[in-house]
Amino acid sequence: MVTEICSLNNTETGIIMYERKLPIQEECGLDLIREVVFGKWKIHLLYYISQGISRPGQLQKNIPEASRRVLNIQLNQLEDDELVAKTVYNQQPPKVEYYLTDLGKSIMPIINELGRWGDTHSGHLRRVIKKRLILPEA
Amino acid sequence: MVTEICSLNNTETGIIMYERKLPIQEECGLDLIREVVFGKWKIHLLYYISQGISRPGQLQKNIPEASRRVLNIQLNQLEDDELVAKTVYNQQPPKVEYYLTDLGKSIMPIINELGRWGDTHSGHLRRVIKKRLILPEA
DNA sequence: TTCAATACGGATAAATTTATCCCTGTGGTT
DNA sequence: AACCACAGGGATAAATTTATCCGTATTGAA
Repeated sequence: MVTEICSLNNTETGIIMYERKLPIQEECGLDLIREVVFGKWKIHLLYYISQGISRPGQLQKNIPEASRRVLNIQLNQLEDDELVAKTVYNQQPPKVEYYLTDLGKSIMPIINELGRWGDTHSGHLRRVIKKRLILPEA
Repeated sequence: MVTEICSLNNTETGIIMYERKLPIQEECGLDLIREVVFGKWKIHLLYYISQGISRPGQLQKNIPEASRRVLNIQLNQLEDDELVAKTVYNQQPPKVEYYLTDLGKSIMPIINELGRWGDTHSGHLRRVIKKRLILPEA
């Protein structure tokens, strides 16, 4: 639910605004959680980080369908939202390690349940997803 | 994760294909659940339906930020994925009632937890979401 | 010297998702 | 007759999200 900040709008106050057209919904808990975890790879990233896979390169190996660039963007968003944080080792070659914040840890039980639910119902879910691709005529 | 079927591609076999460019990920439970519940209003719809708010008009009153059209689309997707089903009363004016399928019911405990998590951390979440809009210069 | 490994991100294109506009139909009410 | 309520969806525009391409930088190894 977050795009990269690519267009900025400098105002006279020295404040830079993100140019978003539609308001972000933040009425209820469901709105809020959507904002921070409904990204294509976010729950995967949180899961792998919770499993101790902490370095960007390792994360990418575990999510080969996504490019490094995209993972970086989503990692930055998770960091902005304070679900994860990272340690940057000041060395060459660079070394970075992500870890869950307390807030990030607190959501893992639910993400794990989501994953289990998906696994439990994988037969059904794959079937309905297949139907999206090939439909009976009309 | 699903668009409306607006462009169809009729093949010689009489099969109609949805023209999707990128493959749908369905490796693990997290992929699968994302496909069926990561829509802007889906968890809200499931929640309200689980609360007995079953008619389209009532759902729209409870989610005024979304248009009826958009809710219809997402309801259709939830129906396609068999998380909800509906009863169409054959009368005038029309009356329709949605209800959760067994599969839909089985996911509600997790969605309720998501909502509670969002409520519990609403202060934090609103704060980080605000930061997306106004940033310190540079 | 050239290449691999490490990590990061600008610019832009592509794809998908969401929103808007407007129309269909029936029966009851004003 | 004109309008309301009900529910639904086609066509298309807009917005957002995701992907691709390519560039930065440093150290060590072949």
